[in-house]
Amino acid sequence: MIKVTLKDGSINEYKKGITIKEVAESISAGLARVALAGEVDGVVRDLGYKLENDCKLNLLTFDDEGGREAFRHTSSHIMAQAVKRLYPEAKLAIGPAIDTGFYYDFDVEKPFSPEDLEKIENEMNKIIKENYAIERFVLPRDEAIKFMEEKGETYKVELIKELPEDEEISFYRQGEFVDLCAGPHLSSTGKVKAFKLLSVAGAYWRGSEKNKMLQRIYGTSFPKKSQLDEYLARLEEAKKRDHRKLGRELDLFDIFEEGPGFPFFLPKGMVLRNILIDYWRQEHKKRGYQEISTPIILNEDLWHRSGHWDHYKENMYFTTIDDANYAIKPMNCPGGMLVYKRKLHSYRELPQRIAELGLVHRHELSGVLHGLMRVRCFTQDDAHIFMTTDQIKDEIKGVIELIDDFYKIFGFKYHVELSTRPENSMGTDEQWEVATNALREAMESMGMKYKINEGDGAFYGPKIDFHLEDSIGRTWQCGTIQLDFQMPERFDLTYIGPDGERHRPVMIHRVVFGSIERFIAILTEHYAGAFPVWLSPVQVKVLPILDKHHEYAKRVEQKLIENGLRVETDYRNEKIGYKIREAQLQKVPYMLVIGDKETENGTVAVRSRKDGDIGSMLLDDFVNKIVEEDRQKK
RNA sequence: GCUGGUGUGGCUCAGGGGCAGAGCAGCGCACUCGUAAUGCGCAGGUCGUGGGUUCGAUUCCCACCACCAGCUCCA
Repeated sequence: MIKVTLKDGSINEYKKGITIKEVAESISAGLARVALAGEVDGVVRDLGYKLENDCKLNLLTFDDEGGREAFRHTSSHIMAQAVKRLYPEAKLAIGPAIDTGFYYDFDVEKPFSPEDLEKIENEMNKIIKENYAIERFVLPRDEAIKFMEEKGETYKVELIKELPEDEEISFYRQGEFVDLCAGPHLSSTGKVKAFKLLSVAGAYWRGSEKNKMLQRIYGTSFPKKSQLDEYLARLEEAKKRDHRKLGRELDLFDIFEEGPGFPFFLPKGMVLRNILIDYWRQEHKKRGYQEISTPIILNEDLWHRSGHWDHYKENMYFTTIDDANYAIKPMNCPGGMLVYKRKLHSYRELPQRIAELGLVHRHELSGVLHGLMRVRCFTQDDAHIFMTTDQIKDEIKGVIELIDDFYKIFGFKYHVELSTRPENSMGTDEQWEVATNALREAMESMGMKYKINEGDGAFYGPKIDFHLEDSIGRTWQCGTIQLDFQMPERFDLTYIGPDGERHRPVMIHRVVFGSIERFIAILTEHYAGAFPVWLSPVQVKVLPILDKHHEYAKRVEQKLIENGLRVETDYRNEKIGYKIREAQLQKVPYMLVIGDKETENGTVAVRSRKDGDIGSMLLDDFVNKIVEEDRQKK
């Protein structure tokens, strides 16, 4: 007999060799029905896995990551089986579960078309209906290679050959289909109740553009049809929130063919942009930052000195002026260096926090451009902090607090990643270690959770990245804090210490919004275009019912303007329902309907974007209410 | 940059080798109206750009450009 400890801490005894599935059945039929896999002493296993020793067992359902993964992974195998039936010459690459579903990469002569997807879906339904048992088996390395070679699965052969020596090489069989796979999987194909294939895309073998491009099919799957429908509805909702669509509809910004990746901001978008910038300036002033502005074009020589020429040239634009070579800045730091170097600095002046809203240009590949999220020119809300070594930790903490304060205002969730030394970088290992540890210590002293992002630092130093979560659950890097020992060295920055000697300052590069453009895109999707009062380009729309109400409407408008509110009045000769509809579609937070009653009583009939008609109130009361909402950043 | 798809009035989209269509928006006129679309009329397009095939191309072919979905890369 063996002792099995369950999640709730209870210990049951079973005979040796009992399967996970049988344990689930012994607990309840309901649990056995929803169990998809089991976690045995921390390792996720198939339901058919035999328990041979005392262990901790955690039964996994679709609500657990491990359960979901098994479910989606099996879904991808079903898809691969269907593809092999329809296109026997297709070679299998890899087919993992991902957060939102699964994909499988195939090497095929002809790319899949949307009609092909339909055929594949139909075949998958057959496979699910046929309800094959899924069996695991293990082969020794040489047999495994031979097995896959015979099938002509060259990618699988390559994968097996690269597996570590001691790795068990497992396969899963369902009907006529066998795939190399670590598992775990569901016990049969019939368990996948609801799935949909979503898209086809090219994807490089092993993610390297040097390799052949394969055809990837994305799909998603759920135990219940209702869950699938819910997911698809969420995708639709995400489409509605797309900032590119909303940006045009709400006249915030636009991008033209004449300037791919170079966005134009329209009057309403500028209102939003300027509010963000005003707030940014105010908060930075409070925290001891000074602001500068450096040129967009600077002599190429500067970029040789900064290391950008060696490490960032591919992303830069160049130009010539009077036969001399110049570069368009992709970053603000070198300009900041020149400003620091103008004068000798005393240790008493440090830390120096120098901010710059700098417009940078970067040559991004045409295929990655995406509305305001990925552009070729954007405004970084940059700052460079020059400091002594013992000021590092406090300065980093200060920036972390600043970023947290900003994101909280907008109600964003975010997570933090620490990026370490990349391959093509400057400096010594020791410098990198000191810098990386400084960032780590600052975060740990604040009790922050973070993920390590190996090899993803800037070429001049490690960084802390802040990733905001948008409406679709995509994450976008916004804020970043980068610690840099290289630029001060390269530009021979110094300060005079208490000892009268020259010392080398350390530098932080940091942004809060990251890029104003991207931040506006994220805000737009986050609020689905319905910006809170303090950010709305138009806060109040005055809607007179008839032309005889225009005079009072004008007075209302004037009063709101006097109180610093952003207001528009619809004087057109249209029915009130029409005016409301339009204001509502423009997502104006408050509409004021002005008719006989209001004109007589000095009131306004308030309609909120969110709650509809909320009744009449005195004009003064309304003004106070909105001014207060604006002030509180609601 | 790579793979696939798309490109027709400001927007959303239909059409298709032989005079280019609709709805919304715009403009004009009428209606004076209380919480998401009043009615009638008018105007608006070299069918992304450049080549080619053809008696004739917006339609078929080629190249380029832009956009979309991914890949790779990133604020």
